[in-house]
Amino acid sequence: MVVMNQRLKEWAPGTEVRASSAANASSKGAGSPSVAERIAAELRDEILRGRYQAGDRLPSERDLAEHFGAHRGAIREALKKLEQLGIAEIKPGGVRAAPIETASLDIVPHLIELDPPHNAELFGQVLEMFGGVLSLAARLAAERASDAQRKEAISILEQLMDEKRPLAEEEALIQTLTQILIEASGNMVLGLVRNGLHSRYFERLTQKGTVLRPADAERKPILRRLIRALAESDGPGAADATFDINQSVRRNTLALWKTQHSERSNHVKNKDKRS
Amino acid sequence: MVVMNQRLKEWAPGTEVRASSAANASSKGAGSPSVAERIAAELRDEILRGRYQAGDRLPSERDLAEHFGAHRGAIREALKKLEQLGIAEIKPGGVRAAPIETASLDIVPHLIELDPPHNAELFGQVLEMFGGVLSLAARLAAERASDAQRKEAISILEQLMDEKRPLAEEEALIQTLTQILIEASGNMVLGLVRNGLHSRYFERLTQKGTVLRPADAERKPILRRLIRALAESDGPGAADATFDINQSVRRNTLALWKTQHSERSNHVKNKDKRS
DNA sequence: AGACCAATTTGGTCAGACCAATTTGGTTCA
DNA sequence: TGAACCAAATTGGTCTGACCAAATTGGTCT
Repeated sequence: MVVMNQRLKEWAPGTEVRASSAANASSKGAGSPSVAERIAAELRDEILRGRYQAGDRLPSERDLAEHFGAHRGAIREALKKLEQLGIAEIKPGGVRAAPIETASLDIVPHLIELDPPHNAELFGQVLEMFGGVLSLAARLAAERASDAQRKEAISILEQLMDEKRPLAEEEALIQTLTQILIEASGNMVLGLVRNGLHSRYFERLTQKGTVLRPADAERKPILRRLIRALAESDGPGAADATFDINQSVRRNTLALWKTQHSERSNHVKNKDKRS
Repeated sequence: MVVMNQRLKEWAPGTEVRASSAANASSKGAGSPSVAERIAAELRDEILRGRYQAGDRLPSERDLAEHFGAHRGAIREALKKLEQLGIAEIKPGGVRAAPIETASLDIVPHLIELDPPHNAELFGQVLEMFGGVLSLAARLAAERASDAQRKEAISILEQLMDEKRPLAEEEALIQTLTQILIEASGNMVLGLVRNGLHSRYFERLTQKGTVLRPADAERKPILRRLIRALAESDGPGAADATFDINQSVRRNTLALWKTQHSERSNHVKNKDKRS
């Protein structure tokens, strides 16, 4: 039947693979994204944008190939990527969109970059989760860290108490600190989760001025709490302190983020998405 | 040069794709795993087993194709999967193994199934992380849950205080509870992380008798703490209570797990599994 | 209606080939 | 001796075209 062609015609968000697109190249640093990657990015955004509800059938690989002007093999790789992202279920009989609930953590940055109105909230959720991870790391680290690790962590914390420092440098210090805490926690899974949250996209986002730092006012006392907890192997104390720190960081960062993104949200100059 | 062939010859863990293997089919429920999936599983295990250290070059796609007796396309899909898992970096010039630190959370179950001696510890780490996630969820839920959610969560907790109940049913209750807490937390990322930790592999593992439950002795008082915290919107209290619960669960589960896996670690039979 | 069967569609895989970027190894030059 | 350099071999990325098995679909028979 031609019902599928019908659908194809009514489809057409971007015919023939374009070289535009702002963010893709999944995990690779630079280099021009391959055809498959661009197609994957486009389809991913389509799904995340809600074009295909959970359970909906995507066009067949052959139709997609024709639509994008690419070989089925490339389409196949793209779909494979979507499947890994957990937003598409591909099996004999057809490819279907999957519910967001079953998706991978990796979709979050894409989601954020997609829908400015919801940006702030989702970003805040990531920071919240991040805080939870760090809090747990701090708790475990306080209980299990070696003397050397404890010493190093405290040293960094003391450096951080100095407010006059280049942001980039501060960012690096925090980075190191979290790494030490996670290492000291002796929990590899913790590190993996942290990696999942701290994707390359977020590096780009945060290092663009939106540094993760607590408000200057509450800075010293709150950091001192962590230092004490670490020094005294006070797990719950370290967890509490870290949680509070991250709460402060989150509020601070979110405020910054919002001001940064409220300016340029006047005209959404996308092709035409009046969904 | 033939140096590559040399390496290929010295390689040979399993020539020609076999149909054995105990655990694969990544995210799909059942169905015979495809060729690409089997190859991916084999290569994945090779990497996780340490055959290829971080930075090491894997054989070229062509060599792999010849080795596995499969088409390069299939190899390609397999490698793509490894890349998504974060254990291989594939780029023009060659495929290389990636450090475990940059891997995805999805490798954890595979790692556990791979190396019995280290099973317990890693499994414990997962439970620990899981506890952290739930603790955060409980905290946020206590602060943000709607009346209905609060009520439902408490209801389930009260049911859980009854010790005489089929394990499967109890498992289901816990499942529901965590879902409610996460929903009530209003943090989608939290749910995604939880999904990442609670893979299908773990379902299989836990539902085989290794149920996640606290020791009977500490059961009631600890659960009561959570109920109170939830009722009073006491975030930190809920976090603490949940953390303690999970600590108990972890100890309990880990003990069970160890006894279960110490028995059958005499002969590791691959081919036939008489469940 | 409902069970049932056959044609079509769809994903899975294979075969063979070309291109561009990277590696690699030898060569030239300082 | 070593650093810069260039060309050939290697490798991933993609394409054309095709076949198979499983799933879907649609019509038929009861």
